[in-house]
Amino acid sequence: MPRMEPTTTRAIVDALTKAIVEHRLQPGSKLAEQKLADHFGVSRTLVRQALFQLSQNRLIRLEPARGAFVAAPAVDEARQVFAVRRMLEAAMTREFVRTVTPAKIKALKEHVALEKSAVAGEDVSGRTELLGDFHVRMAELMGNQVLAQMLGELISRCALITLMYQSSSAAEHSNDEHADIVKALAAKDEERAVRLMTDHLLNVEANLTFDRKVPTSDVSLALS
Amino acid sequence: MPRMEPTTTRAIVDALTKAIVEHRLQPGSKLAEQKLADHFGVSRTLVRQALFQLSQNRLIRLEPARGAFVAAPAVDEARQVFAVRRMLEAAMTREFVRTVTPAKIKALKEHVALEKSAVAGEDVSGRTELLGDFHVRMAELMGNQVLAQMLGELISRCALITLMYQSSSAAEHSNDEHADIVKALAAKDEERAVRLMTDHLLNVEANLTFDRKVPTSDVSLALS
DNA sequence: GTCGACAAAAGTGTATACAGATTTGCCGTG
DNA sequence: CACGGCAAATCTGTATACACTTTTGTCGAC
Repeated sequence: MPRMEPTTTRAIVDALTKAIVEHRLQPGSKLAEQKLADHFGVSRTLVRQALFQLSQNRLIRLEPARGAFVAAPAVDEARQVFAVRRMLEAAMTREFVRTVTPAKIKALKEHVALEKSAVAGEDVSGRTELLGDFHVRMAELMGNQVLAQMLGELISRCALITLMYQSSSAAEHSNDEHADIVKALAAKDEERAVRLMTDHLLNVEANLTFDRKVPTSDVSLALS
Repeated sequence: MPRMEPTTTRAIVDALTKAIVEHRLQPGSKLAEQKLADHFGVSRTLVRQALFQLSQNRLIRLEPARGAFVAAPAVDEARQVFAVRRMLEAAMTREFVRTVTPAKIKALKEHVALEKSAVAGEDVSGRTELLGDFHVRMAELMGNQVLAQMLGELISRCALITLMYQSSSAAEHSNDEHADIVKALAAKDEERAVRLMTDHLLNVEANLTFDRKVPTSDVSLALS
């Protein structure tokens, strides 16, 4: 894939993110700067910037004088992320009910419809992204950009795990639960909405199985 | 200050962070790469890395082809940060009560004692840091590193504002409120602890006044 | 006297070069 | 045959060089 018009650092970050999140790059793989530079047809400078950015997103680990390696989020870390999400999103849901408007409900319904068609399709990566975006969308609709960004970080932080271990049926289930949450929000049923959201997050976490292994390893191959 | 043994990028980040947070660098100031490179006695490469890192921490804004500028967090943004903190910390406090142990209470009490002596002193920067660390400490004691890191980000994100506009008396007040919160935690009074925490955060936010101006501007001078 | 265009200066974006550390492969030794 | 050490190759960390963009300053036209 040596063809990239926006040859900016962002393009490299996106390409690597996609490759990591889709597990074309196995956790633990080394990402050598020169190899990546050759692959993308740019200098190591841009690759280094991209790697640094990815390390901030916790998608890779940067070991001093050793190099960059695809991260393998520990099970504990994933559980901690979900614990934080439950705290944050329960409170968010509560606030949402108080400031709900027909327009916001409409926006959420449209998003759920988008999800529905994506869940039916084959694009696993896109599907997971949309399912995550539901939560970010809620934060945005509340007008709190900080909350939205923070949730986005949390969600992408274990996108790796979610994407790897979430079955197609689990995705459908998530979509259904989103629809139920929107209904409760529309009815301004605060307690029910909060409970549904909490249960939803517990379900997503429970449906993850943390004990598989995958093949693949060659960098250039995985990115091609 | 051209003397730095650990001439790593981290040292530059820390120096700039301190300068920004202590308002020796005025919001809006331009941070030219070559000037900083000369000042620290390193190449632009390291300065660029540091600036990128600072932009991720929202302490500076990075405008394409224009340069780096000290951020001036909007009032709205500060309010959003506090809204998120209230969501997160109310839930955290609730969880804390459920898993409280004498050792954890002891650790918090020791921290509050540290604060007390700092509040009496002159080091405004150190004082604010300790007051913020109380909340991070709680997260750490719960064993949730992700939560701790996230809170740390939120707190440092408006350290700028907090530090600038928090009076000495407000700092004392915060210290007292921390002590009260610890008491409620020790008594396992969940509702009271949560309420105290929420009120505390509302107080901190309310005591900030968002409408002053400060002098200073020269980069090299501010860093010297 | 003000406005606009053009040229010089300054600054960022990217590539390349070089030094030091780490890894790899080989060979000799036990 | 396994192990340990040494040397070559590889790779990261930092500095420097160059192209292109933005800014600034000046000069001429209205």
